[in-house]
Order: sequence, then structure tokens, then C-alpha cells
Amino acid sequence: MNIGEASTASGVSAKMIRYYEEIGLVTPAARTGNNYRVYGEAEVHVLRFIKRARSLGFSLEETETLLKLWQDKSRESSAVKDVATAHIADLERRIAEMQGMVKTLSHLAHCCGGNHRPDCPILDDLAGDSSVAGESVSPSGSEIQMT
Amino acid sequence: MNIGEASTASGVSAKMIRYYEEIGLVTPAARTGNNYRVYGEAEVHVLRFIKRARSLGFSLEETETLLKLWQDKSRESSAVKDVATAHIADLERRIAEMQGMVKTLSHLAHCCGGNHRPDCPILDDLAGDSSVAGESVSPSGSEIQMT
DNA sequence: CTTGACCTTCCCATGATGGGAAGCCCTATT
DNA sequence: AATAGGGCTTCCCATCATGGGAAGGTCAAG
Repeated sequence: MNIGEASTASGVSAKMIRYYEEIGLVTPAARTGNNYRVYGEAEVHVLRFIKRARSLGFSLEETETLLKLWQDKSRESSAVKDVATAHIADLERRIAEMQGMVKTLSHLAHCCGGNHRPDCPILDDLAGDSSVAGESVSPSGSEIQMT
Repeated sequence: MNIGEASTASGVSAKMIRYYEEIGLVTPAARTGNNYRVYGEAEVHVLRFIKRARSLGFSLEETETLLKLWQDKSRESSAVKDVATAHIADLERRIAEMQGMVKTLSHLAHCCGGNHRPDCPILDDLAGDSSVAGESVSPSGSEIQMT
């Protein structure tokens, strides 16, 4: 199997397969006489593993750890679970961060007329004129209506 | 005000202030005889605007748009609202994507013993052996399809 | 006049991926 | 056989926003 076929079979682009080899994530592929990389089912399986880990948001570094654990038949499942748990925590942190942005922005957008007139609470907030609800949408009072 | 003071006053690192100038996000600062950049309140205000926009997750490109709208006294608030609304949609898309990952991972982590034994549903999933709970959580790919 | 804290520009690195050029190799069609 | 095409190789560059650090100029205080 050439790199193109391995790419199709694994869903990983040829560019990335070469890159993963370069950074040592996968072991260098064997070469044919014409210097083409050649792959077998085992290699494609590894590439699909990486693809799946990436699609779950694991970094290449985490993916490498998981890959090694996968290949280590005497691993302890707790080691895998630790990696996953840490990643979940990181995802949740980032989700919360973005949800905070959405909350603030939704509030500001709600307060913005979105019409032909120039006055805009969104710009006011960005400019620091937090007469609207600067710094994280004050939960209690300040239901300011402006149009 | 030198760049260091402007940095402290705005919360934007000196490195980033120079970079913003380089890419044309802010107008080049005036220079003193010794070639030092010099800043006034207006410039610091702009930097704080950028800082705030960045903290709400706007890209530098979006920030530039917002900055121009801010400085355009005859803007229509709808233009601002459009930028914000698009950004909210993008954030929500990314949040949903990450929540999908968390959902899958939480399920897998829940199923994983996390003990000294090697068998691990997390690795099984990554390896494609989705004998774990009949792949109801993630039908092979928590990626969001865009078209 | 030295020391240290600024400032300047310039280059490099990150993470993960894509784009593209130059050149070699193989196969199929003329 | 010659040529066209597609696939492979390596190498360099770009992204996005930020930081690190070197080499050297400048200024104020001791």
C-alpha cells in the first residue's frame, strides 16, 4: 500500500502521515526500491487510532501517550483513564470559557438595536464604557434597555 | 508614555503592541528622538479595546473590523451586531463540538475501570473496536460536519 | 563611568495543518 | 518508443497569536 492508499484507508492526509513520521509519532514506514513508503494493515490501524484520538480533541502529544499505552499490553487502564480525565477537564474548562464569552456577547447583542443608528452597546462595552454590563454580565440587576 | 507604560496601562504586552502596529491593526506610534515609541491616552484606549475584544474571543481580523466601526461615528449598529452574532454562532459551534467530545469521553471513562488491569474501553474505542456500548454515543466521529 | 532597566529590531518557536514547487517514478495511451 | 498523467519524494512557506531571546542603542542613578 502506498501512502495515498493508506491515506484513503485511514482518513489521515498523506501530508500528515509524513509529518507524524517526522515527529516520531509513528515509526518510519518501510520503503520500496523506488523510495516510496509502503504500508500494511497494522500501520493503517495505527493511523486510524490517531485519527480517532485527534477527533476527540487529544493533542498529538496526548495521542502519542495513548498510542504507547495501546501498544503496551501490560498497561494499567488507570493510566489511560487519567489521560482521558485530564483531557475532559481541559475541554470543560475551555467550554466554560467560551460559554462565558457567549453569555456576555449574547447579552450585549440583545441590547444592541442592530439598526441604522450608530449607538451600540457592544462597542460601548469594548471601549470600556461598561454602562451596559461589562465584565461577565452582571447576573443580578442592571437589566438595561436601550434602543 | 513609553511602550512599557502603555503595556501596563492597557494590559497588552509590549511585544503584542509592536506586532499590532506591524500588521496595521493600530496606527504606528509616534517616536521620540531616541526612536522610542510614545503613547497617549487615546492609544491606550485603543489597546484596551483590542484587549477586551480578544478576551471575548474575537480574532484579530474581527477586532480590526470592530475597531474601525468604533472609530466610524456614522456606523450602523447592525454592522457591529452582525460581527458579534457571527462570532457567537462560531463559539456555539465550537462549544457543541467540544461537548460532543466530552460526552463521548465521559462515557468511555465511565466504562473504564481505571485500575491496574490492562483492559480499557477507551483504547478499544480509539482502536476502532467499538464494542463499547454499541457506539450509541459517537457514531465514529464527533467531528462537526460543515459544508 | 558603570550598572541596570529600559527601548529598538531581528530571528525563531509554538501546534497542526495545508499549499505548492521541483524533480523522480510508474503506467497507460498514442 | 515517446509522451502524458498522476503519484511519490523532499523542501520551503503560510497560517494564528503569542512568547523567548539575542544584539545593540539609550537613559537615569549611583
